[in-house]
Amino acid sequence: MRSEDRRALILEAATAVFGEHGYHGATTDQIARAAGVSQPYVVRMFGGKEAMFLEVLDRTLQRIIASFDAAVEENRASGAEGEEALAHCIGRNYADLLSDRGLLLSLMQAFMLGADPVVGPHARAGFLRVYRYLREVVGLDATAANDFLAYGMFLNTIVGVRMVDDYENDSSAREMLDEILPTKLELLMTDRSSAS
Amino acid sequence: MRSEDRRALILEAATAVFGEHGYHGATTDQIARAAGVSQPYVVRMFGGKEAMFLEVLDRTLQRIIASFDAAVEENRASGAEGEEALAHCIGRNYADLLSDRGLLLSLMQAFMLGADPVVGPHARAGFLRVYRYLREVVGLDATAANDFLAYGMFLNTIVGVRMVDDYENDSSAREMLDEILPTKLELLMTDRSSAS
DNA sequence: GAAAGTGGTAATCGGATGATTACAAACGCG
DNA sequence: CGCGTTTGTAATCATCCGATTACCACTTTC
Repeated sequence: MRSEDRRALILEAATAVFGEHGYHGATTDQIARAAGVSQPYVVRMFGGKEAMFLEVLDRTLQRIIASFDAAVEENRASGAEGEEALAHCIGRNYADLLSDRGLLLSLMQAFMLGADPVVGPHARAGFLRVYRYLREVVGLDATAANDFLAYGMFLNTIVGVRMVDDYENDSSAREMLDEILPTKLELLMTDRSSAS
Repeated sequence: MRSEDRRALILEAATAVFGEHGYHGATTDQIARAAGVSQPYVVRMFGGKEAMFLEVLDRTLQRIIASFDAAVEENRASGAEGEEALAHCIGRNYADLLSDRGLLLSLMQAFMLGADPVVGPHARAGFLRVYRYLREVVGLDATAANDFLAYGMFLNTIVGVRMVDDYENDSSAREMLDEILPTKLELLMTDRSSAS
């Protein structure tokens, strides 16, 4: 297989593993196993665990921005008016990203590493990149942008804590999830277990 | 010193260290050093790193609920009416918790460990405990409770990513922080650096 | 004032893990 | 074919870290 394709496979696997276990909790061996290659290979290909995590972060942000771009285009084509409709359209696409195993979780894990001297600045830059997109491209004001981000961080946290695991057995969890994601629940109910 | 007091000291140190580096990123030695004791001592006192983290999680939730209780009392004494005023009062007290080094961050770190077979269920239970408090004690409806939690998760994330580190140099970061925390910024500007 | 309990530490162990080295198999190409 | 380059792996290393053991100092109790 071409190295380029392997790289994409490994990045995808790394996104899932980092999302599940966090940066420190994930091992290069888990990632390698998930990608179907040997552990030394992933280390050599990316130059180290840290560099690999930064690439995962970059790729995640690119995907999010791309998803936002698609939503902007979709909204424009549908002829809707106003920033609010656009924000909701972007929110729906964001929720779709939840089904991309680990994508938003690895991002969230990065956000919690602000104290790291290398990851921290990258994570902040990524966060601000999204914020500026909402402000400048989408045209939201500061309040609306923060509301949007707050909802996004809430979703990420709900996924991170695996609240869906309690959907069946806990009425509060059910109420909360039904309220948050009335139409998107099936995205989270897909098998998120294991891949130990 | 009495073992009971040592325990409290260590839990406080552990909260800060876990908050900064995450569960896997934090080492028992860092915690011991921060508490001024030896590494074997903290391990023996709590029975292991995992058990210690669970105690940190419990203590954090107790503090949050206590802060909410205080806000409810304060709001009742001030004679204000309506759930909205109460929610804002609680929000202010929640923001005050941000100055408790690592308190909300260690909670957030726990929330990102939903995949962990031991920590995950505890984290979910804690999250739902807060949710039920908002619903049953404060009297918010499901939508208002979620809005409140969303804002809280947003604050936690902003602190986790150390957005204040960019306050001076990045106009977007400044705009965002000024919008989110118009009166509470000084809480975050206190020295959150190092304690490597 | 010994014996028993309490509050600690130094030394060390064993496993996990990121990284390195050395090597092998396939492929492109003159 | 022959040879270099690419794509990979097996084996191993070195370090970190959680846990264990063994021990020490002090206090309480009888």
